[in-house]
Amino acid sequence: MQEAAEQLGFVANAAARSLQAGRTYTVGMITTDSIGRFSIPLLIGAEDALGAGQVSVFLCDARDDPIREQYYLRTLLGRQVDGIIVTGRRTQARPPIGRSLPVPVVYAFISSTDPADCSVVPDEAGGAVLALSHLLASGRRRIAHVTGPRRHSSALVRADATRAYLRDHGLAVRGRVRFGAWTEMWGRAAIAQLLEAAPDVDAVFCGSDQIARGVLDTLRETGRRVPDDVAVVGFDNWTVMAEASRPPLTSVDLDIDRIGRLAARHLVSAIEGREPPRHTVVPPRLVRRESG
Amino acid sequence: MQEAAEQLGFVANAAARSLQAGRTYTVGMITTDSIGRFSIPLLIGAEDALGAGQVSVFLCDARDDPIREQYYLRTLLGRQVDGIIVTGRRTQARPPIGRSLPVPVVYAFISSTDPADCSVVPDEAGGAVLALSHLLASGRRRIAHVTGPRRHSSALVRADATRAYLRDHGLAVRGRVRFGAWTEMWGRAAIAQLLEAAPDVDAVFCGSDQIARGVLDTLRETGRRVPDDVAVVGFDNWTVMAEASRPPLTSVDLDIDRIGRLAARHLVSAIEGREPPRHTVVPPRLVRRESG
DNA sequence: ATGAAAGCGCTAACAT
DNA sequence: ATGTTAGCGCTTTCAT
Repeated sequence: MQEAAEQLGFVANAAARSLQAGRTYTVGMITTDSIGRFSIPLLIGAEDALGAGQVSVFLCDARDDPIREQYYLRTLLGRQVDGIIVTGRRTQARPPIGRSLPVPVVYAFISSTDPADCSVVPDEAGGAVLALSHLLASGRRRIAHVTGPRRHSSALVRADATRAYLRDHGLAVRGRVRFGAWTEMWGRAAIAQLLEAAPDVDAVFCGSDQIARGVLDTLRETGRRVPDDVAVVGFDNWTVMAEASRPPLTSVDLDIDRIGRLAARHLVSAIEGREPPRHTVVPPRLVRRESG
Repeated sequence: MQEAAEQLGFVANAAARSLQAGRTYTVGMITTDSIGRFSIPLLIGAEDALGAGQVSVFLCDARDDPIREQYYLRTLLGRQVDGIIVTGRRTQARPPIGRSLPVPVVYAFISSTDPADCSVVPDEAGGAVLALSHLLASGRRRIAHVTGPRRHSSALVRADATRAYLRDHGLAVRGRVRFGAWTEMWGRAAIAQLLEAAPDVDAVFCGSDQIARGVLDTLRETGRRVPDDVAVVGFDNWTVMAEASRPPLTSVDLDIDRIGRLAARHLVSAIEGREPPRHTVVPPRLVRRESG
């Protein structure tokens, strides 16, 4: 009989089922920052972990607007989602999205300022260490660092880790850490300045792949061979950028898919009444290409 | 009283409401191709049009797998979505996702092979015309075309439109249309070949911004001034690419946000029992920067 | 005006 | 094994 029903294309009404089960097999995902390069792998990771269609995901783009965010939160709660994943582009800790909510919340990529909240974050400092140890292992000693705006926590964390790691190895950042923007244009400008200030630089660790791309272009155009004269390592492993670079860019991959999968898995744990780990740090990987 | 309830953070149970209303104020979005640069603006446009939180969107990534797609379709129907938006990266027409479904379906960006289905698509041929008329207006006459794989409908449509438009103006594509890949590397290779075959080329219309970027780089490196010697126009207006180019890239924008908004609006029309237009073609825009 | 009751479609518990 | 029923939380209708 059930088979017959299936054959006829019958699908049970989820609203009725939810009503009586008190569970909707639905989760909400709120991205505080506008959806993009980071939210999508997260969503895919989450979908995977949630069992491909067993659990559906409401994706909400709060566009960095707290009012929208609260509105979406209400909507999601009204829809009786079983849990919520909060994410965003900035990795800096953010205030919790709500207090004593009726459903579990997991912060993915970003973390909450409340240490009691569950969050899954990338290891940005570890990413810097990975890049630098690779550069040291290949014999580089005069290493510069070009990165994004000083006010971005990501830039600061990566820069601090860079300084600390080099200091621990008896080295200093060549030139000085150059904060600017997450753009190719800044990469080009920064390396030009740097070649003035410290022409003997033999490696540049960049805070993003876009910056690295700018650095790479200017190095090539000023006659430096990469990686022979100067090695370059990027950050994010944004494939379209890294693969189109000349030479293809070695880059730190924060493994965002995995962050998404873990966040989803922890959310399911919490939904089912277990206690997921409060704070998970996902180790980065170095993707080696030809730039260093 | 109702105000008091609001104050206390009460939110009505949507499952119960849906059960009795027979409507969930929920729509599904199935991307057949993996989610990305195209689905997100679509989602944002759709969210906007659906009234920011009035209607929530289930986003499903079918990853180009028909089995997954059918599975998601069943799931969405089970969840009693009021309607479904189907989208994907390829603009080529695709078989309908289902026959005589209980809810309306709108195809966005892609279209259905069934002419009775409602679809909202970009005007790719019009985009080519826009680019070429701009080049002609600025005095170019020896115009080349470099684009993606011949098997991609987008490449073919744009190339055909290019040939036709030039022919109508008494011109031919300089060299010949060069099909390849949607990559910078192909752009670099193609323009190198082209400069051999037709060194007097004075404009290159490219099938994507990535290709255009490769073309731009090689032109600059072989001593051509852009746009003085050769003008370059891209396609997609992918901001990170277009703005990082040297010089910044003039590009055709297919206005995907608008496609998303229209698709959502048509879906709402259909849900409310009206008859949305069967086939909507959204006009492209040319975003002028400095490359031509 | 306010209040009571029926019913949306399902599942789980119960009765046959 | 099969069938019947209560109730999930809301809205709508009807009665007070």
